[in-house]
Amino acid sequence: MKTPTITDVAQEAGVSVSTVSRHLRGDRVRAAERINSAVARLRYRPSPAAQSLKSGKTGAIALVVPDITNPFFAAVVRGAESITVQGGHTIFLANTDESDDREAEVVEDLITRVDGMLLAPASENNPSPQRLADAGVPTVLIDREAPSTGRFDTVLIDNHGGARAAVEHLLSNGHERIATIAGTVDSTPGRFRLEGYRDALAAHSIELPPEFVQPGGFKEHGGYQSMLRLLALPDPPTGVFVANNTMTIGALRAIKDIGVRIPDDLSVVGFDDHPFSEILDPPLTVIDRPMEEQGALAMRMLLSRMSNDSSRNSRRVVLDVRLTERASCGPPRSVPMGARRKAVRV
Amino acid sequence: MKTPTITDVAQEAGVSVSTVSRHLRGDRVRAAERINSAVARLRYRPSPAAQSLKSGKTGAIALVVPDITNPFFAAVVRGAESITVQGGHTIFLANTDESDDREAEVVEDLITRVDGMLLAPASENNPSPQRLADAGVPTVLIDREAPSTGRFDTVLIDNHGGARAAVEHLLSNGHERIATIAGTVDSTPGRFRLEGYRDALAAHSIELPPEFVQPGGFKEHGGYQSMLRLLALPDPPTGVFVANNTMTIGALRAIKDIGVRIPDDLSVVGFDDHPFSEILDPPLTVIDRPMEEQGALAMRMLLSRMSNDSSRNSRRVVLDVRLTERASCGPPRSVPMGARRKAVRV
DNA sequence: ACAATTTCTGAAACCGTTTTCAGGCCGGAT
DNA sequence: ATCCGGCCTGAAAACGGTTTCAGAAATTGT
Repeated sequence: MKTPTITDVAQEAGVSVSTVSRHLRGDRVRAAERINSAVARLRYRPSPAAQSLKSGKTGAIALVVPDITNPFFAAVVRGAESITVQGGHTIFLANTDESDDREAEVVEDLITRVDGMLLAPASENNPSPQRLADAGVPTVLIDREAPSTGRFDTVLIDNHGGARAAVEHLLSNGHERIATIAGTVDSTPGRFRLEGYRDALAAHSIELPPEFVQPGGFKEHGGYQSMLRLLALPDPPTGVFVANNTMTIGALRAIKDIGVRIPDDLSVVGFDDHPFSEILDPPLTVIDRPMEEQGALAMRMLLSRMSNDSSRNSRRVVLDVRLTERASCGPPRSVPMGARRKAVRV
Repeated sequence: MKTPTITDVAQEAGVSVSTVSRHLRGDRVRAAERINSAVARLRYRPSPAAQSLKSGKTGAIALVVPDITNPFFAAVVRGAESITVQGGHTIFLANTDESDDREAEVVEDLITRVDGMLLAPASENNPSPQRLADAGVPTVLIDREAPSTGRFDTVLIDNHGGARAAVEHLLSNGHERIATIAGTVDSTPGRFRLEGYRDALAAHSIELPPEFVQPGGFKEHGGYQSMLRLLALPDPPTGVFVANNTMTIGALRAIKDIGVRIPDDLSVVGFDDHPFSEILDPPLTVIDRPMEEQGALAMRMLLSRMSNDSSRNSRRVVLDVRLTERASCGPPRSVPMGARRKAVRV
């Protein structure tokens, strides 16, 4: 019942441990056959602990995400995992619940256990990337940037362009009163999506009251509250750009609760697609991005960083997003706000 | 830049390595203060590799799921992770893509790297649990049973009862022509949900043609195809129980594509809730279960199994599910099938 | 057949911890 | 003062591999 060691194999095959070790690592060895059969008979598997003690390599990669429950990060995990399969690395997964403190703990713990790390930092002013750099752990950042930007490999998406495309789409439908439900501003996606929104509006010289950007905190509840506030405005928006998937759920729930109709009363564009988007009524127009690809690419970059000269310049790649148009946007209602509110069915 | 070892700390503190080791593990030691400050100054962290080589424990737990992209498993991961935080274990996550072969590989690899495993087997006739038992790795099975049932700790939900409740609900709305889109029958949920469906019908002495159970394979595409086939039947069902969340998405897409109305033309009950269920039109009635709790409980059971006498009897716990009623079920249309099809709006 | 290579081998050192073991030092009892 | 037991301590031996080293065996060339 005890796990067999290399010594057992050596004995069984009648050679020294060194020979067994060499054979296992690929050297030519005379007793190859005998060793193979001994390995099979004993079901021997080298101890990763011993191997990594000697080699300094752990054979593991950490993947740290803020919320595994968010379909985006689930997809990232899947993408990253799909690459790892061939590479012979195993993945440590950790969840930080969007907390900087928790992330620090987790990173501190993982730092000694892995050869490299894929990290989606909870916020932008977050010390973990620096800590990883100090510890000499190859790292690639996913979807979020680090304070000392440019020093890390990073795989982002075009948040700014996506947000901009979303509001351009609303604009092209004739909307001018366009609001946004924004994410947390100390995260990369939150910051750039908000900027994209602002720049698109500025490009068309549209000025809007400050209540038109509502902080939704990237959470469903925040999306719900924000949408409620938006719809309660004396002169509410005719179009809304919601900056992520979970807030969109909340926002749609609010819309449904109040009885506003999409797109008749209000046009909506979300960020990040989801299988459900298509079966909503009406189907939701969203900014879509290659999620699994983002995870896979990050993993590839990490693997390359780990094997090649690790001092080469850091790469920052930005993946394209695209608008997938469905049916949640239409022309704005011409009726003024107050009237519209009353016209609404319950 | 090199990682400090216990020897460095010992030197820095002017004591022997043994003393440092003892202090770190909690023994009373005279030089406690000096050691602490040396540890802090050097930022020393013990090498997990060395520790596990010596102790035989790895401090890691594997969590193997068929599809991390499925919100249910994402929730399980989250639940399991939340427990682990205090326990000082780290989680290895692996995805098997519902493949027995991939699962075997993954398990084989992880077996040497972990102290225990949480496993949701891809199918019921799958050797991994047995392999884990042979290797003496404490294991708890999640959501799926193993061939040699009774020998493993398992945390299931009441699949049978849930399915039964779903069709009872349909029955109580007056439906008799109730179909199901079933999952893979060689998985525990697939098997029991199908049985629950059958038993509910049998209890009411209702006999239905075999086409009323459609194999959906638990995948979205399967759900789509199955629903298409159901609706193309000369005498189609008036109510459908869809056996999981992803198939439900496909099924609803098919319904939408064809232009059938819910619940007027067809009543639907899904299995597993989702934030989106509430904002569908109409909101979806589903069988709901405590997903995170299932993961958390499994982790607690594993931890206890790992610390307590590991030879105690195995536990098999079944969590309750409940029907959360929304608006996707109503009375059946009295109009016969052919007529109904034509009446449908496009 | 012999020397010069080349290929293969086992012993031993090492990776960073924990743990056993045999003392060393201390206070208290004699 | 001397001896005893109780704490603490450092040296050394593991844990299971890989790698260096030196030498043995096999191969080559003459």
